[in-house]
Amino acid sequence: MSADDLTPADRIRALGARATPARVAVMRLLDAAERALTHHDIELALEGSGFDRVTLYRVLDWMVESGIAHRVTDAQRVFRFSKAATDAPAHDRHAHFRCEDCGKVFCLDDVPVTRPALPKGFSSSAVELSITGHCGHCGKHS
Amino acid sequence: MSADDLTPADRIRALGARATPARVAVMRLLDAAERALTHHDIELALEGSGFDRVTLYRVLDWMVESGIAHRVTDAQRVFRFSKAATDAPAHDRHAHFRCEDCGKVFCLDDVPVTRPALPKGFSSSAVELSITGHCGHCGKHS
DNA sequence: CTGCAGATGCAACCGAATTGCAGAAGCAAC
DNA sequence: GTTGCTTCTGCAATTCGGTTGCATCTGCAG
Repeated sequence: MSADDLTPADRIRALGARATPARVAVMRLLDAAERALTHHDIELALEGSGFDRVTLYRVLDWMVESGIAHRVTDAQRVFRFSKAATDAPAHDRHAHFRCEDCGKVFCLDDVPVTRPALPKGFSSSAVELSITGHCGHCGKHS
Repeated sequence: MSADDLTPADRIRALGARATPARVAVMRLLDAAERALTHHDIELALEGSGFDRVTLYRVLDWMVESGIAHRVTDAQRVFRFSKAATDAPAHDRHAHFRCEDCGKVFCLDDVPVTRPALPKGFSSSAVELSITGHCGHCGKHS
C-alpha cells in the first residue's frame, strides 16, 4: 500500500506531525499542481481559508524538511515548491522548466539529469537542471 | 586584437558607456575572480573606494545587460555575478558549482551542458546546471 | 475529558534589491 | 581649456519575499 492510498491527514500523521487544516490544504494543493508553486500562488489559491502567510511558510518548510516537497529558487529569486515524487529514491537530481512567457515552472521528472565530471577534488551531492524557454501552451502563439 | 588587449576603460567605452571608476573597479574585480561573486562580496572587496551600494548594483546590471557578465540566483536567493567568457558564442548553457561548506560558487565553464529532450511543444532557450557539493579545498578536510 | 507538545496568528523585523531625484562628472564639440 | 549635454552617482526611501518572537489555540494521546 503506497502513500497515495492514505488520506492527506493520515500521511501527515504518518510523518509524526499533526493533521491540521493548513497542512491538509497545502498538501492537497501541491499534490494536484502539475507545476512548482510560489508561496504567493498558494496564498492566492487558499484565499478565504483564513490561513496566515506565516503558517503557509511554516507548512511549506515542514513539507520540505519531511521530504514530501522540494524547494527551488527561480531566477526572480523567489522560492517555488513542488511535490516530491512519492516513490522518490534519490531526489538529488531534478529538472525544472520555466516558461519565459507565462512564468510558470514545470517539474520535468522524466528528464534525466546526469552527474557531470567535476574538477579534481570536487564532489557533488545534488544536481539541479534549470531550463528556460517556452512551454507547450505559450509556444503555440509565438 | 581581442577584448583582452584593451584596458578596462576602453572596453567600457567600446560598449558605448562612460568609463567611470566604479565600472572599471567592478570589471577588474570580476575579471580576476575565478568564482561568481555576490553583490556583498563586491561591496566588501571595494570597501574604501567609496562606491555606493546602489552604484554597484547598477554597474552589475549594466554589465549583465551588456553581456560582459551574467547573473545567477543561488539557493539562498541572492544574485551572483561572474564574468562572461570574452569569446562566448552562446551563453545559454552554463554550469555552476556551489560548495556546501564554504558557500563559494564556481563557474564550471568546461562542464558540458547538454540540452535535454523536452515534452511536446516545449522549446528551450537557456539551460542552467547547478551542482551542490564539496569543492576541492573543503573536500580535503571532511 | 484533560494536559500539553506542537501549531497558529499577529506584529515586528531582516536583508537583498529597486526606485526617484537632485547633484556630479564623463566626454564630445568647440 | 571651456562649455554643455547626457549619463552616472549618491542618498534616502521603498518594495518584496521571507523570518522570528511570543502569546494563544488546538490536535490528539492518555
